[in-house]
Amino acid sequence: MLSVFLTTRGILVRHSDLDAVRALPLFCSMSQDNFNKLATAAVLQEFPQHMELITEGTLPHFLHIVIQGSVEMFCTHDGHETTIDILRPMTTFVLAAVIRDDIYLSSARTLTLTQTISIPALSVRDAFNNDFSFARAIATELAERYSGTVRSLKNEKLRTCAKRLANWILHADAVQGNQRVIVLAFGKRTLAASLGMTPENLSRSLARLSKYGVRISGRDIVIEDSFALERFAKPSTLIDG
Amino acid sequence: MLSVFLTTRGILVRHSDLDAVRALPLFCSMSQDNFNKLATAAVLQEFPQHMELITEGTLPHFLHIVIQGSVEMFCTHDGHETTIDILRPMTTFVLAAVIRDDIYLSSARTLTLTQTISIPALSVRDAFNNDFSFARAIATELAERYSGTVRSLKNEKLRTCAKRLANWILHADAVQGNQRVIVLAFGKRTLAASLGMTPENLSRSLARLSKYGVRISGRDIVIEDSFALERFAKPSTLIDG
DNA sequence: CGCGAGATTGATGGTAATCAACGAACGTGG
DNA sequence: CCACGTTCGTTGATTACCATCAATCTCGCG
Repeated sequence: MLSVFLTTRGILVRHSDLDAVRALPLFCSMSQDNFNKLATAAVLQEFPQHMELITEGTLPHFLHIVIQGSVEMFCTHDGHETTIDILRPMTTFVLAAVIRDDIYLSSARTLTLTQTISIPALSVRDAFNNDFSFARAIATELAERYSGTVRSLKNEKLRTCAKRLANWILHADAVQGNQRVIVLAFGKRTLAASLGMTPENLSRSLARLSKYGVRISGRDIVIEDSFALERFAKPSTLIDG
Repeated sequence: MLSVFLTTRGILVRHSDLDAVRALPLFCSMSQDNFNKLATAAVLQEFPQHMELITEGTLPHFLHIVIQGSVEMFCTHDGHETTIDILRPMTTFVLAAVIRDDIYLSSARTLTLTQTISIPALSVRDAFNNDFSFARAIATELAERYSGTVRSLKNEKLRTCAKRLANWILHADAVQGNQRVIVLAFGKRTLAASLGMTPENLSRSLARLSKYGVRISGRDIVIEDSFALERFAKPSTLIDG
């Protein structure tokens, strides 16, 4: 599927995008020479909504960077599906699989119209083996990712649905500037998946949070009493970062 | 607590242990010079059973390697505790925290009498910044760890207690050489924790697995019908590795 | 205006945690 | 070697949490 898009939609990367990629922690410290090698091999791709980009169990041919839109990492097993992460610009994905040169452990699909930059895995591994700064940046990035996954694991194992939701609301509010109004960037269906619950349960959990000053106003979530919500949520830097 | 042991129990590392460490993927490719620097700063420590080695939320001063015994990584939050991983020789731990130079996300305690080698975090980061091969080895190790954590997350979110147990039995049997008899290396209490369930539930889950040819014989778990067990467990290389 | 996807609400069942009690195994000291 | 006590494991009863199924509701869009 990817190769189709490579030939039909793959285009040269815009300079503005390239600058943004260059500024990422993963790429900012490597030599200009080595970055140029990656850049010339990179392609910009645009995907429609709800398109599967990669499939778990297959081998990685590219390192991807989300430039625009959003990408959902998910896994399926025995008739069940679960969301691992939702990625927004500017983040890389499948770096671990590229470095290990081993199969993907999760699939990826677009949630919206999405643009990515894809760098051939061979080029990435080549740079990894020849650019000291890049190797260090990759290690640092993977350490961050590892921490993030451990946090997710703790979030799953130590909190109930309602608490995960409460903490997600607090975190989303902080990211959006403590306006006490959260505007959803995607549907509640997707939010439910990313919080590890069913849409039905998200509805019920939101209803339960009204006891702690959470009101739903159309597409918005309003925090009326952040102290009450925090007392219930019990946010922790050791889980929420 | 650690510093007490450093002064009272910390001793020079034996050459045989050092050779074993040198042979690990993480250390085998670095220069002899840089390895020697780490080795001279390293200390061998012995800890009694059930001793907390590190506490979540504190900063890492050492990279640790389990030489003998076993170490449980666990997390606590809001009155609950969960086990993240159980480490046996020869594995390193808290590498991500050392590289990030940020707080531990989980605590560690010994399950048995345990020996570790501890390398000062400063020395590790120094080598990370000066030894290209070591930087690459760290990236590779972190990629492995990342994958392991994603697998754990999938195991938690996509399987019930009984299925996790069934797959654990199959995996443990494979590790011990397909004898169809698993001898527990630790108590069922700890096994329950590492499978993310209560001891009560482990008992009940084991009982339920008798339908699939799993028998308990004293301290051993016997697989009488591995086909039936596999049909129930549905093992997957995308989760179990 | 009416359709259809997404969201909510209700009813029900399954899974696992919790609480409580009992039984088995082990180590210790007599 | 036995008696005892402590810990660990099992079993039972109950409750909390969440998934599932089904029905209704809402809203955007043709």
